[in-house]
Amino acid sequence: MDAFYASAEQAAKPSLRGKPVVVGGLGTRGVVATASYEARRLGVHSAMPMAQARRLAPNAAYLVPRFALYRTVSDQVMELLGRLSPLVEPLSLDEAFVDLEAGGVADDSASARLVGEQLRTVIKGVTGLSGSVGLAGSKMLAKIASEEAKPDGLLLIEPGTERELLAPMSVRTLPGVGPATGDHLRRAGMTVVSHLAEAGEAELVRLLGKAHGVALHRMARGYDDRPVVAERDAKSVSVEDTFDVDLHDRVRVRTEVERLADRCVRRLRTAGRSGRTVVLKVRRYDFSTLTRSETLRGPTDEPTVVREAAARLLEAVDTTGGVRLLGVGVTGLADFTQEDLFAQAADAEHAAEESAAADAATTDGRGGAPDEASGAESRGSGEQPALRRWQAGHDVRHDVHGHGWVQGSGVGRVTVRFEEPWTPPGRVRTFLVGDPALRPADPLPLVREAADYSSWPASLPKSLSGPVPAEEDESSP
DNA sequence: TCTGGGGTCCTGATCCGG
DNA sequence: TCTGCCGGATCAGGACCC
Repeated sequence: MDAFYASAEQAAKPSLRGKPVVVGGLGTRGVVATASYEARRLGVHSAMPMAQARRLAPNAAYLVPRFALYRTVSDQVMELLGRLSPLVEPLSLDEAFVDLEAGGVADDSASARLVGEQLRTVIKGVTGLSGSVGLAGSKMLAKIASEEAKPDGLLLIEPGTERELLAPMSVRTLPGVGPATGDHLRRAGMTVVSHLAEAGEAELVRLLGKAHGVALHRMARGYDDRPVVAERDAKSVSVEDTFDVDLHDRVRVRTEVERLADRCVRRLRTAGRSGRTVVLKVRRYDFSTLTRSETLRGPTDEPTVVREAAARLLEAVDTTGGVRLLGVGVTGLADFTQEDLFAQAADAEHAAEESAAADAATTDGRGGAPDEASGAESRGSGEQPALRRWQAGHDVRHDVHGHGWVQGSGVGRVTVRFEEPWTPPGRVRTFLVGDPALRPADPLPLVREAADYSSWPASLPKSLSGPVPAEEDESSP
């Protein structure tokens, strides 16, 4: 999907279409998750500090991510992909590999291209959003093709043209080459893919180590035989928080670690897993990051056990100077737990304490919300709960004015724009934050009446000569 | 200027047992 | 009994991805 979060927000909010939109954490230490193409033209890009984005694009709309909405759209897209093949490998909410051959829907370039074009049409019809398709004989090349195809395009790499196509591209194009490896290679005089192919495997292994060197040399020559893997079990579960202001109080640090441990266990239990190794992560005031881990005798999903292990690990960490981020994670996952009678006894003992902690965790009024929803929440800033209810970009309903979204809030007031995905840009009104007529609302679907693609792609083999009938899309700008 | 959150994989050091 | 070697487990850190 193209600029996924930002595109979804533009589809949901007609007044933002064609305007720069930036989605990310809005706290003082937030970063950009996704920038719309309009914002990218102003120099805003993913992972950029929000403060820098605001300087570059002061007039852009700044919104908090709404994962519930993105997940709904993602599920729709993944369902469509599942119709093409049993082998679908999601990479994230907005990207996936599909093995078309395994699905029997394409066996040559022409049929693959047809499926790709139809898929783009169907995704647009069902979700209202545009997606790009990369078609090639391997995952690496398909990924490169889809990047080249963005936005709103399709690119097919013909078999036999791979090496020639890759040769002049930057080494950074290859998956696994980030800033550090890119620098490393540049210092060795290698800037484009052909340099890697010419350097030879031995030289790359010498520079980058065995695994990375071998893999990179193969990819530089266009070889990539990694299969599309449909189901992958998670190998770790973790949660972390960056604080608006560094933590100095040791007691507060300890409290936060326990809170994170509880959140981590909740995630673990929701996934029906347990874990054997507990990991504590601490980022200090100077951005230096360290991890400490402890492996238990058997896998656990007991809050007390994880909390106490994390607390023990914290004992060994020097936090003088301040703590910027804390995280707690569990690895060595299993589908079972070892009966730990001691832990159960201890748990019963601490039951009262635990429920008190749970109460404290709900004081922001959203304690029951999914964990990821709290990702962009600001912490330690002393923000009022009443303001947190009205986060920029979130949907609301007003008894008189109907459905809208929060444009901003502050000094006891909240500004709302009343519009829906299928209406023209709406009007703005301001209310007191405590106005009883105004309530949080669920996101609306992005298209009012999705075209009927329920039989797609059953007609595919017979329709090689004609595309799927396209419906008029009301929600397009 | 000032750097999120949730993951995966790899490497090297160290320890331990056979 | 001592020594060397080897492999597996554990731990910490780094790079990368979206």
